[in-house]
Amino acid sequence: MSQNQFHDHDHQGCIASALTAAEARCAAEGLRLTAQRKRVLEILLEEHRALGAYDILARLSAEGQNAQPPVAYRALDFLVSHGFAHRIERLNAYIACTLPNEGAHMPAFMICRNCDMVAETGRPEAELGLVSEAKNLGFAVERSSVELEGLCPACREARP
Amino acid sequence: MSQNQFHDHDHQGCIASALTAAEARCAAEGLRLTAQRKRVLEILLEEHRALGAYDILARLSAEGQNAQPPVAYRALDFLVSHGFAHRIERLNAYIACTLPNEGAHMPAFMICRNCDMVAETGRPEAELGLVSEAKNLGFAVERSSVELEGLCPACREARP
DNA sequence: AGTAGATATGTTATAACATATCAATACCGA
DNA sequence: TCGGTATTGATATGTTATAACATATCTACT
Repeated sequence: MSQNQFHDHDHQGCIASALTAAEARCAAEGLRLTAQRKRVLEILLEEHRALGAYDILARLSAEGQNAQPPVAYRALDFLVSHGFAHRIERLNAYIACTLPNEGAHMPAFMICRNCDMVAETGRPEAELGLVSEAKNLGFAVERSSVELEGLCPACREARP
Repeated sequence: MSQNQFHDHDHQGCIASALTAAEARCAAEGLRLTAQRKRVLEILLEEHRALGAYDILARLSAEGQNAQPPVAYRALDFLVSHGFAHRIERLNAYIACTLPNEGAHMPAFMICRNCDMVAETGRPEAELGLVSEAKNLGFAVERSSVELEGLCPACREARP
């Protein structure tokens, strides 16, 4: 990986390309990226942090919409179930997928305990090791959640 | 691993040895395995499933204690922070450690979506892969949560 | 034994996260 | 345009977790 969320990047472009990719895939697969779903995805894309459902509701309300919990959870369910976003179990929060071109994948997340930044990474061989180990025990893996907590590069330098 | 929770085993012995191990380690390290903490650990040990804090409260209440939420959370915090139990993020629930002799470890869990059984396993090389990959990105891993969801052997056979 | 400091427990209230339910509306293919 | 399906609106409620403060218990030291 030559670039990731830990480093400076073209965030506007990063947002735009993720949105475009989502629109394209929805069109291709007959999914309906409705205004609400799109807006929630945009909100998630605005930061490389995980947002709680109620954070999203607060933003929607600030825009004049009187949004109740189901509004956020429905949009998030759609985004998560189609891979446009991921749920971070450790934080009970949600983040836009930053690898939308990889199709269905088993992501791993690095969560900074200091600044709350979340970075997504693929899992080349590690994934295979885990899944095959489970298989040896007779367990059929269908989904996985891999979350690493620690200090991101910036926070490591700030408080060494 | 020659034996694990997926298979028949001496569960009474499994409980007893885990309790003994916990008592021994607390004695050795000057930790206080108080009556409440011990009772919560026993409750967790009774099953190879994850129990929510409120499940534990219900059991304590059934025993006559009028237990309020902090009672369960404090005991669980103690058990988790010293490695006698683990938190299953995906389920917002807790399970006794089944590898108490391995000291501090980065466990992986297999969660059956059908029967809710949870099995813990070590992570030979997979763990190393993940941690070193994070390191390459400048991220210092301190804790990890690896949870695999799928079907356990028994449930695979029952509904093939 | 007496006391100070630390650790653990009791208790109330509330924050934070998530879903059930049902009615109303929008979309879309036949 | 009819009728089914998907989506949204709205209210209520369920579930998980912590804040805050008072009290009790343990430990070490005098």
